Amino acid sequence: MKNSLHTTTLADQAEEKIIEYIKEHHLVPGDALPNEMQFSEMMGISRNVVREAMSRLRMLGLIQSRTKRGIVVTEPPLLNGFSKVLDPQLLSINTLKDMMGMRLALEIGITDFIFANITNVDLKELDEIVARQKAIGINNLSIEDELKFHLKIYEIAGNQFIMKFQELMHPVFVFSKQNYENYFQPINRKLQEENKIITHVDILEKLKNRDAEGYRNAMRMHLHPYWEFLYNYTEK
Amino acid sequence: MKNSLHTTTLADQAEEKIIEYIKEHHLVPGDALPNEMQFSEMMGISRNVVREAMSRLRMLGLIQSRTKRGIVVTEPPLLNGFSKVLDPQLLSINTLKDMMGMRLALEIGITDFIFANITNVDLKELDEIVARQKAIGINNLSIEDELKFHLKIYEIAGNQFIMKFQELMHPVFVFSKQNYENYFQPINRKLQEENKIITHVDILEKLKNRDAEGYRNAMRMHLHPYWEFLYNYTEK
DNA sequence: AATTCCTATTTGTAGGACAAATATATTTAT
DNA sequence: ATAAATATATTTGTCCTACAAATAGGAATT
Repeated sequence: MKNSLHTTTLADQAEEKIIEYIKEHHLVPGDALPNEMQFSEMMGISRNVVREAMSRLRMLGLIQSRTKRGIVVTEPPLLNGFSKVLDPQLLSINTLKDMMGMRLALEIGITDFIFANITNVDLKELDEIVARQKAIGINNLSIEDELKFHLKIYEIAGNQFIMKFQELMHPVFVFSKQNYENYFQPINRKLQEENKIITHVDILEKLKNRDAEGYRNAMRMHLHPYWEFLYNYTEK
Repeated sequence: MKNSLHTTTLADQAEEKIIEYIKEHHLVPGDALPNEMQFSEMMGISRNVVREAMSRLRMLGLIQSRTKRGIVVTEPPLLNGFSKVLDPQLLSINTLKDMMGMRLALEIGITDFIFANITNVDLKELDEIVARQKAIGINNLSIEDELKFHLKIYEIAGNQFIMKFQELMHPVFVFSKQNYENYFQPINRKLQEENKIITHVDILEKLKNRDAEGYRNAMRMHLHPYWEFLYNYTEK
């Protein structure tokens, strides 16, 4: 039994083989795969091992299996694995920073989509969201208020994947915000002293004026504390 | 045995339980997990099923197991699952569009990072990349030339996650470009007639001038065909 | 105190068994 | 002849036992 970090188990090989099989046979969602025993015999390994591999692919959403029918390929949700792995507790500070960078890039990057898609109904909804939100401290809303506004923004962008992605990353941001509160507080205080705080109200104004460039700048400023964190925070 | 699409198998439950265990016990990378038999007894299920669950988590990179030592939590690479699932053959047209949107958003969204990080050495490298590339048809380079330029851009942005993400998405773009060539060609021809084609040379110019706004516009225009595809392509 | 050896534990793999589901074939009823 | 009910065979999901290989930790030796 090989077991070191650099050797692959039979399950790893089986997994690879099955994926390979799908690609080589140009299988598409709906197509059937050989059943467990057939793979077991094809590879000369026990059914248990094949099942481990299948179990992985099932988890990823690449396949579905049903008694008697066997195993069929399905269109996988792209983020099944990602969603299980995003525990902030397990992530290094560098990974957290990367996640933040991703969020900043996306939030600025979807600007063009937003302005291409936004309707008056959307603006009205945003109006209501902003009207209902309540301030908690400096440049800080409740997690829920913050989420509601930004989720609506993402919704307007109209990209399911980005939407899902953000949803999954959200707990990471909540964690960071709380875990590094001491770092964010003075930044926000300074912003306030310099009168540079940009709130959802300001951002919404840019949307109403259909001012994409202004929106980007406003959003950049709104997220400035994260930018600061990303570039300047170091541990201890 | 429950087996319909809406029921969970024991392996699903075991997987959930183990993840739950990690969270509830606040385990961090390096910490040990109960071994297979213990989970088996804890849950009143067979070791086989526990192994299926562990196999999944091992694939995601959440855990590592070694003989005798047992199972330890590890910091997971975030995109292990994503990488196995990104087979363009399996993705619907809408998912492909979402991926393209993601790419557009990211490529525009990292602008601020790029201008915060870029050095003269980077510019020199980009110069060389651009100098070596060769045109193939209208607004078209070889896959490799195209990749080299954009990868370097991502590298400058300095975000490992985004970098990895783009690397994984690249084959999807290659696929789309080839698969929908007929759609892209007339768009590029029209752009050429209107003299609106923006090449890597133009983009590089903006970088050299430290013109972020100009860069964003240039990149937007450079990627315009994808934008077109995203908003206007329909099947048949 | 350092080294070697031994032992017990744990994962990785194999193979057999059976229940539950269900596609397909067969029989029965209308 | 068609529809409904039944039987059959197949396949996944689960459980069990067994053993090899690795190895952590203790025991024995130098």
